[in-house]
Amino acid sequence: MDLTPRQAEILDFIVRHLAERGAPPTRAEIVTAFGFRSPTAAEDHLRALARKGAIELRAGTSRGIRVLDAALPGAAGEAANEPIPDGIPLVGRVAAGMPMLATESVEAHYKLDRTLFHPAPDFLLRVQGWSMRDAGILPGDLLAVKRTPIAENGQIVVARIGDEVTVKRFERRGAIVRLLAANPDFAPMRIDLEREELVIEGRAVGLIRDGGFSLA
Amino acid sequence: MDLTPRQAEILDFIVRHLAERGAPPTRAEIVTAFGFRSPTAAEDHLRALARKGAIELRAGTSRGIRVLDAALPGAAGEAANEPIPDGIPLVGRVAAGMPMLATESVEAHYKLDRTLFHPAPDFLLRVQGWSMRDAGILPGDLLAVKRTPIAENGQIVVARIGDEVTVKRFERRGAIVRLLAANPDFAPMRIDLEREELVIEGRAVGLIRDGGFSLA
DNA sequence: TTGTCGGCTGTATAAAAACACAGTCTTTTC
DNA sequence: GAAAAGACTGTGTTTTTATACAGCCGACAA
Repeated sequence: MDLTPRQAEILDFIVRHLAERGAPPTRAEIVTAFGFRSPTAAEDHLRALARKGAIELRAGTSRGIRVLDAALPGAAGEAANEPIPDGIPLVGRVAAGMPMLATESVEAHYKLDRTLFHPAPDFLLRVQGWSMRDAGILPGDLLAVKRTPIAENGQIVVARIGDEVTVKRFERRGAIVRLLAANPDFAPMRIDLEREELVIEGRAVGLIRDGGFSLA
Repeated sequence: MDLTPRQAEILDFIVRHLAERGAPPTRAEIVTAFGFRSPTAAEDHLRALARKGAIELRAGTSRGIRVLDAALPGAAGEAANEPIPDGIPLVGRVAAGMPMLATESVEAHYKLDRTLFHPAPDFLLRVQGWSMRDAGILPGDLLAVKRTPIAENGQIVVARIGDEVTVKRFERRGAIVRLLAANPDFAPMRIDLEREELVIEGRAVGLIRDGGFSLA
């Protein structure tokens, strides 16, 4: 990584700011903290830190600075040698027409033990709504998804119909696909493959839930 | 503190946002996450949370939301800065009288991103049986557990009664504790603390499921 | 019945913040 | 000895973001 002393100071300030005030600093805050006279000084430092992998910058986002684990004190030895995969991406809102793993829609990366899921997932997707309740898939859960365009009957898939991404149980009979919810309150979706387009984005291979045990 | 369910959802979202993206959300981000049509909805919720002491708002500051420790589950707060252990142990068969984390009963270690669960869990436990079905906890799931001897009403706990380890929703009224299943087929367990011994091993803070989406 | 609270919609607007462009002056590094 | 990196100054412009104002509706308490 190899930061210059000045860059280390800036990074240190960001980490302290985060701990003390609960959010990363803005360019302006860096400017006043260091007595700069131009926002570009802060901007340049941030770019340098991002380039060196100490932080991640989110374009167009206020306080869009993310301190990467590798930069945190206590980070294990220099990762320079080992090609550590940088984790499984959490895919956020998926824009119309955009491929699922477009970088713009990746909200975070999680380092997960690969042996946890079988097969290894390609991305995580946050579940919205109660439609898969009876399959133990609740809103807020992260669904681990293996990318694959093929699905077999009975599998839980991530499908896309036009702009809408949905998680459902897959069932195909000839040219008619039915996407079944695991909740009697939701009607099955019926897609005629000869008329409508259905894209299978992948298959659910696992699930992660953080807390959220508030509801029965 | 006493938040309404909706307020708790908002707070939960803020905490998750903070963990996933490294900064608190803006009003606009809350709006899109919850599907509101007006920024005021988010504003009002933030004001309510601030009034109730769950968060602190910094006027005129973007993402000026600070989650107060008192609001964090387990109030463990510093989870993000803890040294990385060599993984979270998966506790297997628990022998009678043995402490939960006895090395003999540890079956595996999984390396997990610490920002995935709040607070950070101390061990994983394989769920047996369908008694928590309606809470989205299915047999075979790995329950992430934070060790703590205290539980609050409504929380899902890992409890031990004699030799038996069980996962249930906790409810205490005076000296009477009821352990409630999330499945009408299972009767609540009733424990009189003055007569029987009940050990709370910890609180459920998350869940991991590998595949197992075979049942509806 | 008249509040007050919770949970919203809808419209504005001022301030905060990101970030581009154009330079200057060192210090490294090839 | 020239190019590249580092550490800045100075001046905008465009988005984001916070937040005010004016309501609506249902629940619940005095």
